[in-house]
Amino acid sequence: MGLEFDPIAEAAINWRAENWPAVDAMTAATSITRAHQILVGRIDAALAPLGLNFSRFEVLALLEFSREGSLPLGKIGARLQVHPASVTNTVDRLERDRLVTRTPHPTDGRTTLALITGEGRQRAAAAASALGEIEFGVAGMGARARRRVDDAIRELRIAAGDFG
Amino acid sequence: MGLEFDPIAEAAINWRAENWPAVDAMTAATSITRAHQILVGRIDAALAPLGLNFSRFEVLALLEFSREGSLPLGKIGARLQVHPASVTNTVDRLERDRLVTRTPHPTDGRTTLALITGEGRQRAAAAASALGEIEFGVAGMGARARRRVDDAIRELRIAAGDFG
DNA sequence: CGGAAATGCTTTGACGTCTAAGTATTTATT
DNA sequence: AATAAATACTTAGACGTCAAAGCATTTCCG
Repeated sequence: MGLEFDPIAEAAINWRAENWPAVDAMTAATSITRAHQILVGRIDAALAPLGLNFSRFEVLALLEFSREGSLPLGKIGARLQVHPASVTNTVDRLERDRLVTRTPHPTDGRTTLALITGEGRQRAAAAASALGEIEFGVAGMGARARRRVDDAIRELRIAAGDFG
Repeated sequence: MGLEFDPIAEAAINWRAENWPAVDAMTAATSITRAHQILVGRIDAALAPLGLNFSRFEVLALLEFSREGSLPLGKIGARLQVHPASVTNTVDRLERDRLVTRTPHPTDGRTTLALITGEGRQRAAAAASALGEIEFGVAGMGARARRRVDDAIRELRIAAGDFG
């Protein structure tokens, strides 16, 4: 199944041997890339029986948390940091499965609201439970490691202008 | 540009309010997902002028580090943890740009080798330099944070069976 | 030795994401 | 009030990834 050595540590050694720059940055970037890969695999596997993936679940959760159970598509994209076209696509699929419906904004004709349905709320709760059982894919990371990842990445998110 | 609050911290609050499980796991998973998003954006932007993306660069780097400048496609996939079909696709594009060529394996008729060309080596070096300049997208994370991310994610990678 | 199983790669199809362009509506400007 | 600019979403097209099926070659075993 796996390799006998750490492929990222191996890459760092090769990197140094070629005198290529920013070895520590490379390992951090590669680690995060691989972590994401592992997480997506585990999370999508857990959500597949529910007809969801992580993107669709994130939209449902956001709507579930909203006061009215609805949000403008643009606001969803801003929160989840995804492109408007991706939001359109995701909401299309959620709507096809009757987990949300599109409704017009009461005062702004340009805006479309995504409104979560009753079935959508049930599905969101089931998905949250399923994700809880697999610890959102981070099983194997201790509590301390999780906090450190959060803290370290917060630096990156602020530098990237996510908030603050 | 960004929001005024930390969207992940906000999600944690909402999560708790709904009594949804595994809040700390959720924040870790969401942080990693967002970090990956930031990295890919920065890295692909830095590599685009060179006609590369991160996947293609990773293949070139692997070949550059190899003893003979060539590797079986299957071995590339195992190292980079990507699907065989993705390796085929990536090597197709590298070959179209004359950065690698496919050659038959000397003894095993099933196996195809990807061999890096002279131009491929030059391009890899240029890309490594470009990535060094942007610190592989992790600019904003301090040295300590990078080490902590590496260490924390190593736990995850071992748990996922990557190596060891 | 010879057929079954395993291995290595490619092809096809589905899905997700992004960019760029297009349409509709609202806001700003003069 | 009329036009220009900005905003919100959708559509079309390109690319990347994966799963599943297909094809060729090699290895395993009775």
